[in-house]
Amino acid sequence: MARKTESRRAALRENLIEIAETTIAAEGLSALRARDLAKEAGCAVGAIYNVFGDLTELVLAVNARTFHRLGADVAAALAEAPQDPTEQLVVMAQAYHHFAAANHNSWRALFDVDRAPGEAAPDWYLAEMGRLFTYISDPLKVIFPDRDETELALMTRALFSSVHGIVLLGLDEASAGVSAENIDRMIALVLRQLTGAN
Amino acid sequence: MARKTESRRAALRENLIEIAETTIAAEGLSALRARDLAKEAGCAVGAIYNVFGDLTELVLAVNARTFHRLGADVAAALAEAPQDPTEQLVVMAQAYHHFAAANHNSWRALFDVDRAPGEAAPDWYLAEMGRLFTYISDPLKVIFPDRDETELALMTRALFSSVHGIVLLGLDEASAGVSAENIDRMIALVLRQLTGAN
DNA sequence: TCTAGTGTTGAACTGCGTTCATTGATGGGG
DNA sequence: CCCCATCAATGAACGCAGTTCAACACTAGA
Repeated sequence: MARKTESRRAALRENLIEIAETTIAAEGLSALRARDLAKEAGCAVGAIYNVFGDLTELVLAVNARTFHRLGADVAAALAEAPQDPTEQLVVMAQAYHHFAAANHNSWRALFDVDRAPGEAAPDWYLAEMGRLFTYISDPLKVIFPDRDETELALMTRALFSSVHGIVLLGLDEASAGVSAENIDRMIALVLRQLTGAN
Repeated sequence: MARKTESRRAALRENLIEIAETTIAAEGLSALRARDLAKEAGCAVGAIYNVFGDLTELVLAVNARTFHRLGADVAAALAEAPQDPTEQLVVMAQAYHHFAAANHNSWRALFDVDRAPGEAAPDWYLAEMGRLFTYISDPLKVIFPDRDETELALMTRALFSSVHGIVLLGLDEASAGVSAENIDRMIALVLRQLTGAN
């Protein structure tokens, strides 16, 4: 019996994540509603709370998937990138940009979910973030072989944050967004300068 | 009579902005409640809607003040900065960082307010943003006298966005925040590299 | 003083996330 | 085959938001 309940709940869980993912992608995080979710999943509203503590937990599950896809895209871009470490950084950053642009609502949900204050980020988030940071610090090590670990960590973070900021503000249509082409230009500009390339 | 009503409303308006500003600064945007606001202001909830279309409009009024204070802080830092244009950029960016750190909730409210999709940013926002961009592009013109206007505009935006990203992720405690000192280091690192200084 | 017109009020409405008493299903034992 | 103890699913109800609007209060001119 325990088996049956468990698998039924697991199925519902997957189903709910799927539906929430679709909704968020299509209409944004703020369009997610418990009642709509239940209706689409063919279950009672209460059933959601048998599987997730609250809606935020469900959104976090969706975000885990989104972040994973993002990481995979960046990794794929890196795999096809040229050997030059600076170009690797540029290619990865532009992959980040393209993912954010192509999955705007889902990408925004990564940051718009209301995290409990004082609460640490979930493990999968830190893990995926660490992976991204590794992708960045590896080329940096080649470019700056003499810098120590601490400096490289700081550069890695600075670089990621810069690219994130450029994409974030560039995609923000409210402040008169920037064309995709110009966002890519800004990314290349910053990274080539930062790494001392031309 | 029209006079009297008008001035009464203007007073209420100021009062509400003041209270909302204090609440946001102390407890964050999400702690703002219409009923609490009315109670503190000694007016009916409906009175708020005689003065503002909705709560978002009130928050935007608070944000206008916050953004103005931010601009003033950056300008003050620039006024005391050395002549060297790169150092001017560093000093301004660190002023941006310090403002964000010292006014975390208010600064976050600048971006967390739910803007109607497809709606353009308010005029005061664009104006203040333009002022900040001027502070940045002026030193850039000195550093890169040969670049054309378009390139400078792109560099200006890239630079602002980068600093914003570094501050944003640096202050985000959920992803294991960065010390104020290290944020300043990252800012200096990025800006000095970007401008080709050492 | 009376009244027409305008401003103010706060109870009521809507819509949300969440809960929990009730209903329904399950499966081992008689 | 049936019974009932146990546990899961249900959805009406709750609390709490923002917002509205019919009723009330006030003011100014006649």
